[in-house]
Amino acid sequence: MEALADYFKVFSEPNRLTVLEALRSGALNVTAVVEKTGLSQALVSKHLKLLMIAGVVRRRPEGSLVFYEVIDKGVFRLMAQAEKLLMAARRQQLDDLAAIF
Amino acid sequence: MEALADYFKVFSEPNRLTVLEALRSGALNVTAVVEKTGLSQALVSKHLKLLMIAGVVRRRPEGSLVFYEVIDKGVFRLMAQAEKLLMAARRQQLDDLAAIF
DNA sequence: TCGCAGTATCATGCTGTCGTTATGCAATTC
DNA sequence: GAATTGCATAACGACAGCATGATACTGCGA
Repeated sequence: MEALADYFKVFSEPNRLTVLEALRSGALNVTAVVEKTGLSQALVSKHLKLLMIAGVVRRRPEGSLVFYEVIDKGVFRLMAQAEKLLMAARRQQLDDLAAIF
Repeated sequence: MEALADYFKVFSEPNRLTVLEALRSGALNVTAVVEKTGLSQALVSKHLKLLMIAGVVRRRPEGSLVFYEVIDKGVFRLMAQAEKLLMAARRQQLDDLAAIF
């Protein structure tokens, strides 16, 4: 339970999801992620490190650049499924509200 | 991105997952959840409230008791998929480690 | 109606995490 | 080898979320 919660925690941060999203279409170096997301360089570095520790992302130095890429694109399926559940939950809540009137 | 992160946050807490797990087999009242999980009553109440606000759980007062139940069991599929990804990530990390030697 | 069992909430202390700024370090270029 | 670029990390302040203990609320039975 503990480990699973920690794994979910990886995806529980908006900026981290933004970073992940930036990597959806393939590997990018840090600066590219910074430009694509608009986040500060330090912040991007930290989130990428966390994603690496979590085993979500792979680090690949290439010359003076460092590329990161998503290891298992299944994480995007996880995100999609969560989004689906989220929207269903919202719909349900609206229905509940409507049932009051 | 923000909303999705908040949704993931719901599942990023061990005790909250424990509460959810307690409800896997069906509706329970608060005290039953307390007994099943070993968590304090105040804590269970708060987590259940959060789960309700998130639209994961439904609240149903019945006499002097209050029953809670999971609205969409799809959340358990989400958890299962996350667990699968988690284990795959771990395996990958071990492989990476082994590749060093 | 009094008391009790079940549930919710409040106030508080604490810990963890986030973001920023500044700095360190490594590889490249000149 | 000095300067520059790309990335990582440290230190710090701010804030959010968790757990606890105490207390309030609610409906039911005696």
